[in-house]
Amino acid sequence: MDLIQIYQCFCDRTRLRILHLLGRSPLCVCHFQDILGEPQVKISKHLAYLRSRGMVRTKKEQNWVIYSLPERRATELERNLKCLQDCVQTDAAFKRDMEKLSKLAKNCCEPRSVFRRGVNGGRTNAKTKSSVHLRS
Amino acid sequence: MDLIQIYQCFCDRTRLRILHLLGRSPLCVCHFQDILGEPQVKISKHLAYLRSRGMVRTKKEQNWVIYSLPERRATELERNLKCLQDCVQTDAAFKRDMEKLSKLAKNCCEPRSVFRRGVNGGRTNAKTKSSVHLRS
DNA sequence: TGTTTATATGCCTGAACAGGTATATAGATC
DNA sequence: GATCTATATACCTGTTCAGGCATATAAACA
Repeated sequence: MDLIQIYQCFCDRTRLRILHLLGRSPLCVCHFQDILGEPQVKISKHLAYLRSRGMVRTKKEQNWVIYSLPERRATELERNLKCLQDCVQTDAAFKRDMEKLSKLAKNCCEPRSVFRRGVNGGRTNAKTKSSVHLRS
Repeated sequence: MDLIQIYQCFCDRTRLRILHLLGRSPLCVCHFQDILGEPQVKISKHLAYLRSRGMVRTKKEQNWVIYSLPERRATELERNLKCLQDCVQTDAAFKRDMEKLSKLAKNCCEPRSVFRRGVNGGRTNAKTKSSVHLRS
């Protein structure tokens, strides 16, 4: 809840990209892997860092762990993430993250594996309970 | 100029207080000592940290080194310092910093030593060129 | 039961860094 | 020239942490 801790969470590029994405939509670890293109360990550790500081919360759904911004954080983060949004308009990596996120949202509402295995070709096979809905 | 570097500068309490104060007025090291109540080394090191990242700039005036926010930084910092302002409304230390700054501005426009030595009792002795003007 | 998938964690190494003590520098003053 | 003032810096110690590798766990599945 410390102001400093918020900035500590912000002062790593990967974490910043993660929070940036979470500002738009809850996501599971494999989404971050796809979008950020970073190894699983790295992402998992940064998520653990963020979670240990109450910056993100988790919800288990089927196989997947869905990360999101907690309500309590939402308000205080909102302002800062908004700043981030502005700062980030000119930054290639962040823009690319968002593009990838949009594509994920369009092509498939489920974790990577389902999509990758090509089960049913793509957007069908809606085990609606298990799917992770992106806010488009 | 990296976004991350800005947050790195923000993620130490002393630095945050320094920037908070500089958002209001250029100050010299001894002002920070008075206001923050931290040892000179500590402050000097954090100022060096900030300067090495282009977050503050310095100007030598007589004996004193005046720190301020550079123009280039002003815009991008403005937004974040504004966030800080909001976050900080509820934080005792930051409020106290501002109160002390106000008092300094009222009682004496010159570095501590002059005031401390009690030369001429206070607000007189205006070697106007050398005095550090606070924006009130 | 053995395997795959999704995710987390332990251990290691190197870098950054906070804070402290002591000291350096440079200008002003005595 | 000695001293004081304002500020900076070198060195030391302990901590945090990023990133990598290997491995653990737990659920689903073959």
